[in-house]
Amino acid sequence: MEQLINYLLQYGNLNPQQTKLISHKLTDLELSKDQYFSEAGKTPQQVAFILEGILRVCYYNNKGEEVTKYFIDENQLVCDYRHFEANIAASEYIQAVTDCKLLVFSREGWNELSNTIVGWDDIVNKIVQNALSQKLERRSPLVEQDATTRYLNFLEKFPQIVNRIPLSYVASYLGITQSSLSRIRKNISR
Amino acid sequence: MEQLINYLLQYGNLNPQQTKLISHKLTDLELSKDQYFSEAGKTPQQVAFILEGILRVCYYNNKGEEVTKYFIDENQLVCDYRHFEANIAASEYIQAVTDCKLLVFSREGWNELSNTIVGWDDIVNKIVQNALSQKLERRSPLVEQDATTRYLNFLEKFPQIVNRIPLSYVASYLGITQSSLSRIRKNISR
DNA sequence: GAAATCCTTTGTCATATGGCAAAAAGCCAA
DNA sequence: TTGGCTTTTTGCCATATGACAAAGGATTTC
Repeated sequence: MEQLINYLLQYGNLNPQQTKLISHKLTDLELSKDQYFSEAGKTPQQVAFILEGILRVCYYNNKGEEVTKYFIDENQLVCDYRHFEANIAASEYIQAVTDCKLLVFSREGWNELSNTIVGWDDIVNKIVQNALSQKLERRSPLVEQDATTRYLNFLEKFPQIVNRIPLSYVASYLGITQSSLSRIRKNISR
Repeated sequence: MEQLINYLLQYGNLNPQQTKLISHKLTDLELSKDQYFSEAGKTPQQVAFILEGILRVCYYNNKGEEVTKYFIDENQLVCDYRHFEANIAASEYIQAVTDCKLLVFSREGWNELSNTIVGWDDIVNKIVQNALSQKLERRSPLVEQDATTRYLNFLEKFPQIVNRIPLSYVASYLGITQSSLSRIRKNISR
């Protein structure tokens, strides 16, 4: 709970009354590995904060391959916010990569906060824009780098993740095959 | 002028008085090919709307190669908004790829709109979030596709651009070398 | 603890792309 | 038109990555 409040306070001020209000809208949610937080074809109904665990956003490309678009780890909000806000069906999956402990807002609770807390929307906008910028900054360099560099950068950015998730997820995130990634790891360790 | 107003109206309502106010904050700006709209190391001071022409966002990677991150064409706002808003030096260049006609807001004018027009910030937030999402959707698939597919998709998305800009820009956008792109074009045309 | 399942590594070969350099084509200015 | 500049194409070769298949390892399940 405090983790979440601290996170929000990075983006704007909230007085104790407001933080209390926020915490009343929260419920706990545990996801076990491989469970979906939200699914393509369904309208997202929740916004979550990750207390523990790793999730990933993924989809199926037109060759039917599963592609990991990004990973989201502890102390971040997770939501397909564009589709949540528009109240329309998502096109991607959000899946637990490890067992997860989340705090979730329902759509109603979330809307009430928007209507009650002055400045809430500002905070949310900042968070959304920040998250999008960050994703862009992470994805963009992938295009121009060779596979080894991508993997090394991935290691730098997610040192705590790499040993907790299947190699295939990382490979599809990096845009290479699993066997290539395996060979790359072999070369690096040498 | 009307182009810009129509663009804004997609994101929220504005009454005639408000649109008049907006238009008073605008000045014309012409950029000739290769001129910079904003530069890395300098704090962005303007937000522009593209009436005519194409710009690109680019930077130099750690190998010193110039990388085109994306293209922006007619009827869109252009600004390194993150750095504009934070009022800090940018890390990327925004450059005219063709001669351009722009409408620009100064920082002061832009802020006044924010202080005068109720709902202006909402419109801006939507635009920013939309733009970021779109960029993400364009960049993301690049990672998992082969070079030919990337080029074909690029052609689909920017059919009007490809003949107006140097091949090398497109190549760096697609994350391939110029000679590879040249060969790919040869194969396709056959 | 054995069987089944999943994940990772490895082998072999084909192919796409990069690096470098030169030639060709296109463009502009005097 | 000529000469100089930029852009694009092409050639040659090295190399990284992909495709496919099989073998090892690891982990889960009963």
